[in-house]
Amino acid sequence: MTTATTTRRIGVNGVPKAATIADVAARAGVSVPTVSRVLTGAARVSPGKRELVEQAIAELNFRPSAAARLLVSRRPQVVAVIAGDTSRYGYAETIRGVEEAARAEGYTVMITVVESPDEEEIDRAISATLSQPLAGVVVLKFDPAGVAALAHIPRDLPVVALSGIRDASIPQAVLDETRAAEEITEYLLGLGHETVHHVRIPPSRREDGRTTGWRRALRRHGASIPEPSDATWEPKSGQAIGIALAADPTVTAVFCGNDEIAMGVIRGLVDSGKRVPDDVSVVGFDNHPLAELWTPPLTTVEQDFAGMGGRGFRLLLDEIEGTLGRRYSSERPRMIIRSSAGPR
Amino acid sequence: MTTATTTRRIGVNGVPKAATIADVAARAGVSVPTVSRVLTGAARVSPGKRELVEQAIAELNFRPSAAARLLVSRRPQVVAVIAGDTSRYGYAETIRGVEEAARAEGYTVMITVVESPDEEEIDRAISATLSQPLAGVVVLKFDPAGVAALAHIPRDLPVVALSGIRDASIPQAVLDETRAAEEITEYLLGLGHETVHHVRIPPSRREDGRTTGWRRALRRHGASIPEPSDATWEPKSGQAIGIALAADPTVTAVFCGNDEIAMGVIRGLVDSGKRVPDDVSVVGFDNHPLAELWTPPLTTVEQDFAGMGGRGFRLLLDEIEGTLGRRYSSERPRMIIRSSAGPR
DNA sequence: GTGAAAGCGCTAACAA
DNA sequence: TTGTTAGCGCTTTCAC
Repeated sequence: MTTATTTRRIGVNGVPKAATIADVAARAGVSVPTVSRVLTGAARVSPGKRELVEQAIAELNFRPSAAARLLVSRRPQVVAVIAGDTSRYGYAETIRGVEEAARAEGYTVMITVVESPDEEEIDRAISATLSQPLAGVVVLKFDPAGVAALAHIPRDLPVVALSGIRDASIPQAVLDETRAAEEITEYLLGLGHETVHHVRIPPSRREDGRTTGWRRALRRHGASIPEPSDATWEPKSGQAIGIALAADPTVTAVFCGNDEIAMGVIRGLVDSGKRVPDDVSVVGFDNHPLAELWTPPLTTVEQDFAGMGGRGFRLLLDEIEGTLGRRYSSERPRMIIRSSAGPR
Repeated sequence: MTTATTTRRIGVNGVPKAATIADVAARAGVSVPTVSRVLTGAARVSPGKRELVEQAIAELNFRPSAAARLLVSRRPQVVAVIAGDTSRYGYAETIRGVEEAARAEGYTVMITVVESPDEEEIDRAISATLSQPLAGVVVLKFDPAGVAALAHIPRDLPVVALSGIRDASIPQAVLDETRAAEEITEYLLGLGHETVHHVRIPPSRREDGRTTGWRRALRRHGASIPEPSDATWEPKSGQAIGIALAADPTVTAVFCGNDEIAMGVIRGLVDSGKRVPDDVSVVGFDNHPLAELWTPPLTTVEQDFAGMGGRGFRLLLDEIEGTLGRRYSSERPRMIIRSSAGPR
């Protein structure tokens, strides 16, 4: 009879070795499969033995080996999210939405950031992730890196893309930015502005939906189409653009690629002596949490990034489980009128 | 002799079954370990066989089973990050720092959010993560949920905590907020303000370092210690507090728990007809990316969250690899003087 | 209800 | 350099 001490198994180099299911079985005086049964609840075990097993588990501080389980049951409960960034508002919220939906279904989320669309860089970043046991992958294709990453996912792994514009044939959750950009541009035109200038954020491909929608609205209304300015992701880059825009008297309305850039643009405009919206109207995109607190409060387009993340995960889950489901989910962002835009 | 067609193995229910190392070996006409050798590069293989193996791998579209590898080589390359939130500035940046450092070392990051300090909630959130093969865990203990989560990590798993104040005996990377809060409060006092009011963000425990530092500075200077106001994480909650503060004529300087709250407070103050900094000085904490673009540009304390994340990961890596290293890393945030605070 | 035996897909040890 | 033999720690038949 073994004594009831909680001696740990000692590994080769003195490192305590984790208890295995066999140790538990031995201590409880039952067979290995019986321990497995109480662990998984797959089959019934008599109350007496169950009790013994549970006690042994507690005494040995036993935790089943995830790797062994995975090998035999082959149902990874992890999805990888591949993104070009994690901390910017849109990305962070999207990831939050994926994580929340995943957690609700018992899945865990793995994050991989691909910083550049460079092939080698992508390979390095992604291979570490793809060598994990994965149930599926969510790709945020808001930028070139994300788009490029998509091509590197093995075709036998369930995948879903999240973006602002529909394109490929893979399952996708989108936030229809094109329509929304069209709407807000038309709103500005309706206010009496002859045309609307545009400051774009780094596009994911040749042209983003935000820019396309803006262009489309101007064209439909027969307005002239000014050359867009290019901002980086840094809000500060908007400031320099605002200063430049202030020097151009034809600028009376500006549609910015996102709220943070709009804030920078307003700062630059105001620094140059312009009043917003009296002299120049400025609108943003995304409805950043600080948009309503800005001076003046920003007219913008609300984007439910977290919602898109959740829809994306659910699409992925359908693929993983082989459920017949929709392979596409789109939502139309809605305009929020505050006071950074006014009549000409 | 087998034909060179790329027939897929068919599983029980018609689902294509992934190729195994044995399939590759058979197709290449070599033994299983030889395939393993070219896969891992652990031992030399003759160019001829290597070529055959590589060809077979390509033809079969073979990817090694992560689960099997994990089981036998027992070196998980994944660290879990447990956080109370993922999208707020400080959290998002910290996670970004962990991810970046991890990626550089070939590790992948898993995210788990614990929304409340409720025991059951934590258990559910965490157990999915802990049942994965993990090399270690990084806990962000910026809030009660994070603090509570720490208690649920098995003691045999390497852990590191990230926070704004030193406490426990586990390895920890911190941003010394107490000292920084003291410094910025003193700065305000030095400007001639009789005392400094304080708006705090939800604390991780009884009292945060930011509040402690503020209190300490006031005490040392013999200033009266006003009752702090409590904000939520929402910037907008600062607005209501700003309005309340505007009604109190003794308020001439306000130290806010973070920049987003400071922005809300300023908005509320301005809405109530106060000028910042002429009537009331307001300072924040964190140096949020929008702080310098705010009206007026915010005086604040720069916190290198990403840096802390990186330091934390490296501490964890030392534990994982059993390297003798420091178990504690602290950094002093530095004050950034802009124009939201001025003389009394 | 329970145990014996088989096997998941890979790497590590050992011979040859 | 290469193949044979053993496992890794679990779950899953299949008898009893």
